[in-house]
Amino acid sequence: MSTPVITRFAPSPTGFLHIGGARTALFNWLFARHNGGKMLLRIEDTDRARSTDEAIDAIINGLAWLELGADEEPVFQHTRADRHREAAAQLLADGRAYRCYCTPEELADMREKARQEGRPPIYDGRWRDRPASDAPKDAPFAVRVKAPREGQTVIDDLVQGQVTWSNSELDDLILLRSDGSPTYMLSVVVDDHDMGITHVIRGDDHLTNAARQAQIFDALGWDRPQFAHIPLIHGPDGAKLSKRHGALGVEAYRDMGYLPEAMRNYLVRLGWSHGNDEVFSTAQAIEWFGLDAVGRAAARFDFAKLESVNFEHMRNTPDEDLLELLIAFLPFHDQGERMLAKLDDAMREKMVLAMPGLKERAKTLSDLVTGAQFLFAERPLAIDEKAAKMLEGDARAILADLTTALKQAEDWTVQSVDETLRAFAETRELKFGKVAQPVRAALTGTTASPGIFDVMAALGREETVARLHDQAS
RNA sequence: GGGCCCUUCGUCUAUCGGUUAGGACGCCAGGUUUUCAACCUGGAAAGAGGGGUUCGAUUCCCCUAGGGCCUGCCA
Repeated sequence: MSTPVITRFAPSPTGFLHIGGARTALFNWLFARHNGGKMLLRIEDTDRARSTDEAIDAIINGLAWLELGADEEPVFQHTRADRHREAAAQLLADGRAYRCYCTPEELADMREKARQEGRPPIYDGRWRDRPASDAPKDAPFAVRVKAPREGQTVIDDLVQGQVTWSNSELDDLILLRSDGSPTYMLSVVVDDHDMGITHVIRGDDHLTNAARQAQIFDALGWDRPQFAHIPLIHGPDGAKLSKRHGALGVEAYRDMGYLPEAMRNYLVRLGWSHGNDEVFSTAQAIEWFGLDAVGRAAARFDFAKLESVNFEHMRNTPDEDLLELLIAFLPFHDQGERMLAKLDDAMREKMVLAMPGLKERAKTLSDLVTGAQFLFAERPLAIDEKAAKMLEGDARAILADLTTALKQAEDWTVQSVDETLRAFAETRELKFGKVAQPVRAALTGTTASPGIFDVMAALGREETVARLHDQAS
């Protein structure tokens, strides 16, 4: 038995859970599931000033909506500061770290000068080997790691392959700030070690950090985890994801009516593939997922494809289940409250009946809500202008006659209505469409709506006839 | 500026030296139809450019161009 896989998702709570973060979480979750391991959640809130409770809620709620919850309680990084300091103290005691008395101004000057002279703006290690006696009395100091100066640092990344840095390009990172607080670089290493993380799967914006963290792992004498740096998601224009395009919080996608399973499906296909498989279940994703099939190029976010994937998942969902999904979605929709109030058993039954017709015309749950409006509309229907126009003159007469015809129909089924309508159109030498248009408008109060027979079936005989009658008179 | 990463249809991608370079979304054109949708059929559409290596490169190597990330006492 090899060691169990433990992955982690480690966002910093400074904003919402964006789509890129969600995908990182998904990859971690899938990898853990595939290997029978666990995914942990660590909130990287060491920057106390920028971390907010709202952001923490957004992350946890976002993951919950996507059904990518962690397998254990979240770890809050700031609560572990003492442990981080302890690690730094040990490094100091071992001579693997040192006190640096440089002031921020001094460092800024150093960087500026280096830049002007065309050298890489890295710390020159001026306090690295100075004796303690040189230290100014009672001056604040930062603790820096003694990074190797010769040779190179090599990462065997599970996605990026072998990546090498010359150590001359990596400087002595600060572990502890002059106020004694641990930095991100130290905290990550200590936490990943203490949490037993075996695989660090994160965005490739952390690739360079991996080298520096590897040095800290080495200095501490700890085994490095396996690294896997996955490509970032870009906006439709190829530029970094910003608020302008796809960089919405996941709750925005929930509010637009996307199914969690469809989101997972779409997101995992961004940068990962399994042959020509496009639409698949989460169970299949777990079965198939592997880091070896993750690509290295950034992918662009494409709403059209997301919609298509969502459509496929809705279509594959049994009507009763889809209704439950729809009901769960209602609280996030404008019309939700109103619809929820009317949602009794009879209404549920109608909705299930209408679902086959509704779902093949809907790309999102939101479309489903729009399509289902006719079921909830108050009578008399307030019909829109286009529909009203259609009902002028002949249309009104057609409806009146049709209503009479339908009233007389013996056993009223979808099939018998079909026959009645068809016969009706034939008798008047009208194309079916000519008849269907006003009927549809009369039944739904709008021109943009689901198939006519689906509507009739959903409304039931009495109401259908009554609505047609309303509009005809 | 420096380091690192990336580059197949508009987009997501398949291909693990030999294919008419495949699929999906989108798009276009037909068809079916009982409106709209759905559905069916067909079509246009790609290896950034240049050098190598090789009998043979989309595939391996180098250069160029373009894009991205990092370069903080932020995470």
